[in-house]
Amino acid sequence: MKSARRDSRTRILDAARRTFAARGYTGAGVDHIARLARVNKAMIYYHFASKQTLYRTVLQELFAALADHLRAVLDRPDPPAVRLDRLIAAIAAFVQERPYFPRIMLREIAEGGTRLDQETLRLMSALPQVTAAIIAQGRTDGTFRDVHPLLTYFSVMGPIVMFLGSAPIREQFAQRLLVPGAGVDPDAFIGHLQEFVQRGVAAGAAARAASAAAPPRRRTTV
Amino acid sequence: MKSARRDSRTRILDAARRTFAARGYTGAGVDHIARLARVNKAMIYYHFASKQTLYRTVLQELFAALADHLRAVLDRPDPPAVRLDRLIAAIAAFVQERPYFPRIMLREIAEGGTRLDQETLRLMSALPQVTAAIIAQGRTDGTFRDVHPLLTYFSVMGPIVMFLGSAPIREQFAQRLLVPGAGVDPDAFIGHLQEFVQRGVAAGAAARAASAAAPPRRRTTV
DNA sequence: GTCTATACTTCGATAGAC
DNA sequence: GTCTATCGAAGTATAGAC
Repeated sequence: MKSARRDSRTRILDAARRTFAARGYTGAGVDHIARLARVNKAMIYYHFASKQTLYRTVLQELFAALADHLRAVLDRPDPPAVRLDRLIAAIAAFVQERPYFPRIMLREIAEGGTRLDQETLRLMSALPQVTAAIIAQGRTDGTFRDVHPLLTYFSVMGPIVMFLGSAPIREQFAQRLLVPGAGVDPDAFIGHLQEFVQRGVAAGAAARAASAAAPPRRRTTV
Repeated sequence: MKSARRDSRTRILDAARRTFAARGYTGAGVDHIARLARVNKAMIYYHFASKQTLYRTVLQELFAALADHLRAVLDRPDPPAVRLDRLIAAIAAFVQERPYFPRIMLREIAEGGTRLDQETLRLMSALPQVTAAIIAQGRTDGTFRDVHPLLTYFSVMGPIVMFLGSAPIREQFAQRLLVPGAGVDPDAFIGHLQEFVQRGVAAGAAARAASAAAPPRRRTTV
């Protein structure tokens, strides 16, 4: 049985998550991770076959935990609008316990999935799938309008990951450019997004702001 | 005067944009950029003082062009809802001519702005500023409800950058996991987002889907 | 402006003692 | 399980010929 104290493997994984989030895969040196974990560099290779294996372990644990967390939203017998609120709250809660998560996700998307193995890819797919299930339910019972499930997923996940992952750069703006934005309360953002998304998907006569002078909807290129 | 043919400096910048987008700052080797640009590695150091200078040049040119592009939206005397549609269309048009842009932006946000100089930071701030100006106009004339300008900015920019930047990883999902999503038309997404955002900001009685059984709005943690 | 050759550093990874 | 020492590859950058 493992010791009660956090063992070296746990500390390595913890340091790896933070370092990969802050510096990216190539930017994160094994030496740096070792120092942060307070272990010798060789210990990393004792526990993990390679840097790539370490990275994949980090990603799989992360996306497996998130998938579990989100599927719980579907366990309750709630109406779709409530589920949508809970989905957003669940993602936000997950991220607030793991501030490194959105930055890793942003990087993986930018990377194009070139470093992802099949299993990680599969775990990641739970996010759009859970979202799509909620959308489908809402369209069936008539509370949601005819929104595209995948496009709606990006309209929900995009703001969450971008806003919560941008905390460090917003800090830079605040410090070096005298622009506000660093002090915005994450909870205020979640409330905003819930309201924003509910209005975005709700069925009912558009009540579109520009209804009269509706502009050409595509590519006006200004 | 420079030759009519694209000179080496232009080819280097072009190769650098693509390589930084695909591999990130640390992952992008100067050798690789040189090969892609069909120039000798030393040529890069003839035109640019260092890899970092090259990177900053790429970012500044990019965000300066985008800032110009977006400020044009404010030049026309349009009502706020129209401007909002045009803003989304303008960003989308900009990105479709520069597919590398969203990936670079995702990476910089994840990076936390540690590599950004003051000038680049200033250029980047045009995005939330233009958005905020449109929101302010809509709140003044009563067509928009009481939305937070910065939070709304993230609700607009987040989906755009995430969706358009995720084209490569969606391709991975399609190929290796038999999940659809690669074939989604970018124009369909833009139309979706315009409608979604208009509904999100429009003034008027919420018409919220879950109006009756409105759930606790914060952190239900499932 | 362009190229070859190379100096210098950093980084991932391993051997082998304890 | 943990540490020291080190190898070999890759990466940034520069000197100097043409």
